[in-house]
Amino acid sequence: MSRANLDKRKILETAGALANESSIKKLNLKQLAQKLNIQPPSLYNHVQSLDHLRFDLMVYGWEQVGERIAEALIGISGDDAIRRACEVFYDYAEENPGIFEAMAYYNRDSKKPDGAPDRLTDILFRLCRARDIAEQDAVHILRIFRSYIEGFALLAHYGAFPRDGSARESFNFGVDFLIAGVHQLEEKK
Amino acid sequence: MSRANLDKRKILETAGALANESSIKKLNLKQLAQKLNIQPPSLYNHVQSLDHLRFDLMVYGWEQVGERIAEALIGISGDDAIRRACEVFYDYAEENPGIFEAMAYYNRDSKKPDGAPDRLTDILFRLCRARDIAEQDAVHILRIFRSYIEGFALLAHYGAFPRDGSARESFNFGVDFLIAGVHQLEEKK
DNA sequence: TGACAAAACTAATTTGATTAGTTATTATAT
DNA sequence: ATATAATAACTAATCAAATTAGTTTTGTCA
Repeated sequence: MSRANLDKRKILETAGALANESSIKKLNLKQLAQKLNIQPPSLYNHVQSLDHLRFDLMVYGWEQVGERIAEALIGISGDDAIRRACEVFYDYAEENPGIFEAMAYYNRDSKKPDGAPDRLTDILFRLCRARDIAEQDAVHILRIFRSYIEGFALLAHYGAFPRDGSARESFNFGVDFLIAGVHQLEEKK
Repeated sequence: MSRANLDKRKILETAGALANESSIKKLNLKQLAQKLNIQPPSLYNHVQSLDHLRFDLMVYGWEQVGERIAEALIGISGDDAIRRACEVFYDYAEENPGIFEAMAYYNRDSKKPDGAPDRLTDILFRLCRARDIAEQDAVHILRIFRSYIEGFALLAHYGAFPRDGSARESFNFGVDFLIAGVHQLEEKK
């Protein structure tokens, strides 16, 4: 029999890889078990259900993105920080299409484990506070940024834009758009 | 036996209603057949597969939205037209969460039937052309608007924002943001 | 009215998730 | 070291749902 020495991490990594190779909806336990060299039912020692696994993958994705952004922002501030954060998110979505799908599809109202609240949100919030923006406006801005970024990544993922690099240009263009809006709010004060 | 007098339309309407009641991923042939008073296998006289049905529902949704927007824009122009178009889309997504999910999840690169290209895109494009915006910039703007609108609707759908009406405020706020950006582009010329 | 196509049916197959029940492995505590 | 408990694997069985096969009914139209 010989144990496979699995932990949640390894399972999520493997499931994530599988999801990235095909898609979140094609992710299945048979394949996953195969990749891990165990039988499908054995997965239930680690995972509640397939659906729950997809959910876990969503949480995992947000954690990863949060880490990457936090790391990328060291030593950067102001507009550059916003640009960089957006860029890192976009890169992550592009590199991990399956995980990104999970992030886009699964309810985020259902709370994530306490350790990892929405780090991305948190970071963007701080960037707003570092400026002179009313709390109320910051909430709006945050929602707008998140919507734009995730929406763009989703459309790009599903091939709504040509894959000739012009999409990336549009994306940055839009980020600057929004940043300009942020500046306008500052001036208003 | 007695025929049920079904057509694609009726099936899509019923499937759409079911999807709206639960979600696109919970949509299933058993329930659908039940609602239509036929046996599940009989559905295959009208539909290629469950997955294809979801895809059809996506196309159906875009058609509906296109119609509604076209209708809503009669006699309106300029910024108001943009605002109205965005509003109508948002309303549709809110009223038809299941169909909207299909619209958000399914590949749009796979072409839609010739009769109904992306009408929404088409309309927004014309709104740009009515202004003095370079073709190239219009492409960017379009992508940005689409990303924002769909992204926002998606996040709202999954409960990322509180349901107290403030989300709607944020949405409109963002639309004005983007419209301001459009104006900036005009001035640049 | 008779034949053909469409649309329904029932029965069977397939696939994949999940559950039940069992056994081997590892860790822990005497 | 060894007994015991917990964990993680296994096989076999169940269940649900989509799909396929093969048949019958119904409506249309020559």
